[in-house]
Amino acid sequence: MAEETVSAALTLKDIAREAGVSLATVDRVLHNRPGVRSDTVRRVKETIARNAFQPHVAAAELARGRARRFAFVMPTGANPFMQQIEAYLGEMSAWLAARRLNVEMVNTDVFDPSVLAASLETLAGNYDGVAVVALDHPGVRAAINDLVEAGTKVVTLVSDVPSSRRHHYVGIDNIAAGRTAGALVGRLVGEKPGKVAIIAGSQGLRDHAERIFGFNQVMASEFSHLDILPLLEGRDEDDRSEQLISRLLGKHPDIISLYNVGAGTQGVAKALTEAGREKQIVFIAHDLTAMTRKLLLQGTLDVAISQNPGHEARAAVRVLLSLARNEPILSEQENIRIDILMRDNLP
Amino acid sequence: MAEETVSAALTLKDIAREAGVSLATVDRVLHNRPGVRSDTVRRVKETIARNAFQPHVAAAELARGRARRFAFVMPTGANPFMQQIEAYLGEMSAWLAARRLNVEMVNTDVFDPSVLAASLETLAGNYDGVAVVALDHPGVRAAINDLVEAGTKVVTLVSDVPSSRRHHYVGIDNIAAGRTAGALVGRLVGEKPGKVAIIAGSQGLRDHAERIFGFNQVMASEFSHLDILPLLEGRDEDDRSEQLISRLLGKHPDIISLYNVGAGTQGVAKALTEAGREKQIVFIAHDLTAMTRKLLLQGTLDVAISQNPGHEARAAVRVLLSLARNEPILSEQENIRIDILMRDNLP
DNA sequence: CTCAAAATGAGTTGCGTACCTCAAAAAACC
DNA sequence: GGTTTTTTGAGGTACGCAACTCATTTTGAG
Repeated sequence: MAEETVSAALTLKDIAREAGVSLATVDRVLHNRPGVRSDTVRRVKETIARNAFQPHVAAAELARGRARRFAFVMPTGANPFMQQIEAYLGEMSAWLAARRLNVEMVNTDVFDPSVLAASLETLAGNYDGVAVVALDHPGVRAAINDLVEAGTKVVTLVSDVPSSRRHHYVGIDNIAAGRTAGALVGRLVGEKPGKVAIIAGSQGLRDHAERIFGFNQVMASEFSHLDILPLLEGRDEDDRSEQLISRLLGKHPDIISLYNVGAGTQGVAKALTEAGREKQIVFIAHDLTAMTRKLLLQGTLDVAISQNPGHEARAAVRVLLSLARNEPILSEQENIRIDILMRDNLP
Repeated sequence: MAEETVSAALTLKDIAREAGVSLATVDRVLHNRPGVRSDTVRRVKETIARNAFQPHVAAAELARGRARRFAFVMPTGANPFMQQIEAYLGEMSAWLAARRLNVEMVNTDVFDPSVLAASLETLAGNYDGVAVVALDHPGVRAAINDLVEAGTKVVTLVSDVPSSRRHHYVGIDNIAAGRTAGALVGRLVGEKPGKVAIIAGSQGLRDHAERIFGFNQVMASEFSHLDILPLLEGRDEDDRSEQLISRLLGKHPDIISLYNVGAGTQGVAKALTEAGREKQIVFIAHDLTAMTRKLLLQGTLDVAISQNPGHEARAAVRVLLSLARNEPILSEQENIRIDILMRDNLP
């Protein structure tokens, strides 16, 4: 009934004996230390592979001595999504402490490339790994590459710098997120024609631009009977978003759907309800917060498209740890999904 | 800039010194061993709490010596969802090996309560933890309770036995999944009236019954203009499902939506396309497989509601491990979400 | 063949905990 | 008071590996 036999856990000593070398040599090979002839390296590696040997992580961790230090470079200010990520890191504190991992927050103005780059430079040499909410800019790219060069493991978080040499990106594909929003708008309004409003924080933000791109892509190719209104920019602020949407609703009585690309959802919702049109208009926004949750339950918001902040926090830590240990990454586990949240599948 | 100072990793020796006792006594307290006066226990525990001391997991794991053994009791046969869970466990093998964890598959006819109960009984004493796809039946419940009594950690997987003393359930809320399906049907068909067909494997399966319950709940309360046809039972078989749906489509030209609660989605899709009505009918089914993925991309299937099998596999292992180590469980991490998958947010 | 350089062996120490034994001290009992 | 029982201390060993030293062997260059 039970398959797989219990494999007799091999140790480094067994590998050394079988390869006909000493423990010291196996250790040199395992850690890419110099002073071993290439054919000896090959022989040891073959023995390791043949036996599917894995060093015991607990023993390795214990023998290291010093604790690992990770830094999380996050935006200053009151961005709720970022605050949620920080909160989930806080919830992990016992988990981290039991593994002797030190995670430190470094709050910076990530929207100023030179400030962010300078901030990254100061971390060099002091940390085993860095997770950074990165702005895609040449200066930032260079700073990331410098960190990588210095042996620090680097993970971009939420926002990527694909052209850099960062080891991993933890976040969603924002073009796909925009496409998902478009498909939902198209499917939920049905066949009736009408106008669709779209508001973002700024087109200059990479994630917003990508979402808009994906959204327009789907609307053009599949729901061409819908009339997309010119993009509004609400700077992710509630007040400004509310004013813009209020004015727009007054001008166009035939708006049937509304897509908010960034933050400011509370303002948009307020404009909708004050116009008394929250039930007729299909409203789609991003992220799950206490506020969007309430709006979903009320029915004002129809769908929230979100990425799971807890998952991102934990994935970033796990990926940094795996990188530091030279362990393989469980890619399916660390891949962040685009969540479609409606009233009935709220977590 | 950097917050949190690097805490000077305490050890058991530090706790012993501060509490004014020996290492042996701290060890006795930590492992609930007898032979310590109650006020000494209190004093030691207070010292541990005051310093927020956490034993170093790596050291603890190394000192244990023997490896942990977990058993996964899964259904025999070709259920694709279960096969995916097994596949993801296979992908973890390096991760498991590096931690000296032995995970063994035990395939059983989980639908026969006595067979399942007998199977569970044989595991007693041989495993540190058991994950089981459980049928909710008194005999099974008793077998689970016996295991718990014997000190084995027990996690129910995919299907729960809430009345048992299992330590944890890894899976989704199927009533909520059914409600989600209902809401999607209602929202996607729009305002036009029509008939809605629903087919399940069997009403006797707890998860199917729960989904049907949730589905009907939403349809009755929110989309009462839709006419729900009597439930069909396809026994999760493609051929039978295809025949039933073909006949139904012939009889009712005004079906506008179709919900498949269980397996057999391929058969249902075939009936739809052969009737040439795959574009008009909103089709919602469960689980993401190679086949449902194809149907989503084709547009035959509009939404797949799924639970992530990889997540369930990993969550079950992590929960068993945390239980075995007497570590807290990161509940937000182990909570399985109800995924709404459309063409544009396929992982 | 000689000598320097490179490669390897052999060994040690320490990481923090679990688990064990045995002796000593303290407490509880009569 | 003495005796038994309970509690505590002291210490050791082992777990598997990292990281290091130093001696020895092998290799290659001249």
